[in-house]
Amino acid sequence: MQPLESVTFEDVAVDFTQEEWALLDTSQRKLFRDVMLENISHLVFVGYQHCKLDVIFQLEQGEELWIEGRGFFQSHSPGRESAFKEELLATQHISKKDTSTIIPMTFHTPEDPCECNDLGEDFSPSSTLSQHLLTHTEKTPNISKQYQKSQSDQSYLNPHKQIHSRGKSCECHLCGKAYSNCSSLRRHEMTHTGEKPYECHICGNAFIQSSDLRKHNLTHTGEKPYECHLCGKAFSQSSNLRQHERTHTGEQPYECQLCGKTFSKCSALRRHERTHTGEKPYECHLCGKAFSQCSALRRHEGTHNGEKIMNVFSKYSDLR
DNA sequence: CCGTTGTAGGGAAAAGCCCGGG
DNA sequence: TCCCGGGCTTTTCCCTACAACG
Repeated sequence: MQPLESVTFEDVAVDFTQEEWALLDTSQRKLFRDVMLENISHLVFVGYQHCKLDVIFQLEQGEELWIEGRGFFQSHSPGRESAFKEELLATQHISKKDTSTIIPMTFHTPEDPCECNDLGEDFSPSSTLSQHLLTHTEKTPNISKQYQKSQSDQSYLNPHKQIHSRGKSCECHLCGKAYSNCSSLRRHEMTHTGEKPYECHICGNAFIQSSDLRKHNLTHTGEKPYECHLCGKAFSQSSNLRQHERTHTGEQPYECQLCGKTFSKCSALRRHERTHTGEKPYECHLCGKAFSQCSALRRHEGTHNGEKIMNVFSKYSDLR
């Protein structure tokens, strides 16, 4: 895996003009502040000790960041601005050269792929990275208190945290992950080599672990061993049952960092987050209109089908 | 009122990966 | 050391309901 070159602060700092800032709505301004604060918090984490600058204070207080006719980072006095940038860049410099004492960290925007330089692992949503960062910082993840309570053993942190823990004898030479025994390492190495020794004789799908093949086999047999004791619905995997059970308990462990709205499943949160980012990945190939949800696109495409049908009708009516 | 769109709730299926215990 | 079962996490696709809007 290629080590990620540290980006400069300018790469991630969005510097709006006052006019551009005026075009942003409240949620977009809040998003900007949150992203900047998060990026700066990463700086703090990697050893940047002089963080309580006016900029951060302004961000935290939600103050307007502009002086007439100048952008955010230019709105501070020249000396302060350059000192701010120098300190930021110095931090990046430290992170580049002193990897033994400080975990190097690059800074991410929400839309960019996120990568932890410690392992070179990728994290698609920034929230996932945030959670990953907790493996370094021991901070509490961004999930509801209710969920924290229910997960008091913090098992959701264990897998990755243990990756970084010391005293593991078997380390993957490709990604650096460490395991307490070498058979676990060998199994992990298959994720790099693509080796999948357990093959389904029905469909040919192959898996690294025998238990995964067994799990897969249930899709052929239709067997659903996990039953909801409340409504009797059955599921092929225990995790799918747990997901379902949240519809009974009302548990919503996934919380939007921007508006605080909570969701019962991760994918619902990500779908919701697109309402903040404005991301619309689903585009109609006929008219180019974009949608944030796949189903909305399909529904929209149906309106084109209606047009087509109407066109056919009008064509035949023209022939009469 | 109707058609369209934005958004969210939830179901279903599946896969990847890890851990602990036997 | 290996196998196994269980668990956690994530992804993708789908259907549907409801509200807002023109």
